[in-house]
Amino acid sequence: MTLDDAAARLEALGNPTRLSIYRTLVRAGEGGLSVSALRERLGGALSTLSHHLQKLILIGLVIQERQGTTLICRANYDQMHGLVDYLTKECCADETDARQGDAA
Amino acid sequence: MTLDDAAARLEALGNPTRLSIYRTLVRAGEGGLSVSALRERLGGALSTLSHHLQKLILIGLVIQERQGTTLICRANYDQMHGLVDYLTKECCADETDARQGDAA
DNA sequence: CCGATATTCCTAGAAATATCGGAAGATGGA
DNA sequence: TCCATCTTCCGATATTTCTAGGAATATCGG
Repeated sequence: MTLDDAAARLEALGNPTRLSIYRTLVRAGEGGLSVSALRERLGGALSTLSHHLQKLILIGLVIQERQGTTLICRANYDQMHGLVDYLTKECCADETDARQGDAA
Repeated sequence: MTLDDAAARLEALGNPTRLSIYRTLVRAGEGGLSVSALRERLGGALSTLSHHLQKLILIGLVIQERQGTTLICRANYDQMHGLVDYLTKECCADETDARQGDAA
């Protein structure tokens, strides 16, 4: 993962509304949630929710799956783990371990 | 840590320039870096760098310490660990463990 | 095909952000 | 005190983002 990728994920999660969406999705777990179910829990306009969802989907933090008329949204745990890994290993590694980078 | 706090940290780190600043600071480790040393490594205008630094400092991700004429900037590891903890425990906990929240 | 429901797309305005050049403030040395 | 150095603050502009209402699209049941 590049620095720009990490920044994009961070930025996507950096908006309170989107972080709420993501957290709600994570907690819903297994079955995921439809867009309207999400709105029932979070409030706000549907178009706004969709807009944020698109951002999360584009980046890969959220996955959508069609189920009849409704689209089920699910959190993509792998992406989050990748991000956390980047933060803890590549970026925030102890300086002793980070010498392979640009520490020059 | 509240959701808004986490979002604020995430947003601060979500800008590529700021993530670079933070990463450079982390890798500098021990001694930290002065603002001008930071600019030598990252380029760009000094005022822009200062602006981003202020954001990072305000949130607590970066700490400044006076050393004679120069101000040394250091990464605040604790804040980052706190953020990672939030992401992995409070936010991205498995649904089985997250029932104390708003899972209703 | 038609109607109903679910979701996204288009459009738009207000607000925030990123970036910069140059001036101003702070600190230390002669 | 005066100068040199380091850093932040001021003012400005272009870009992006957030929010939302309403139209358009997709899918299903009859």
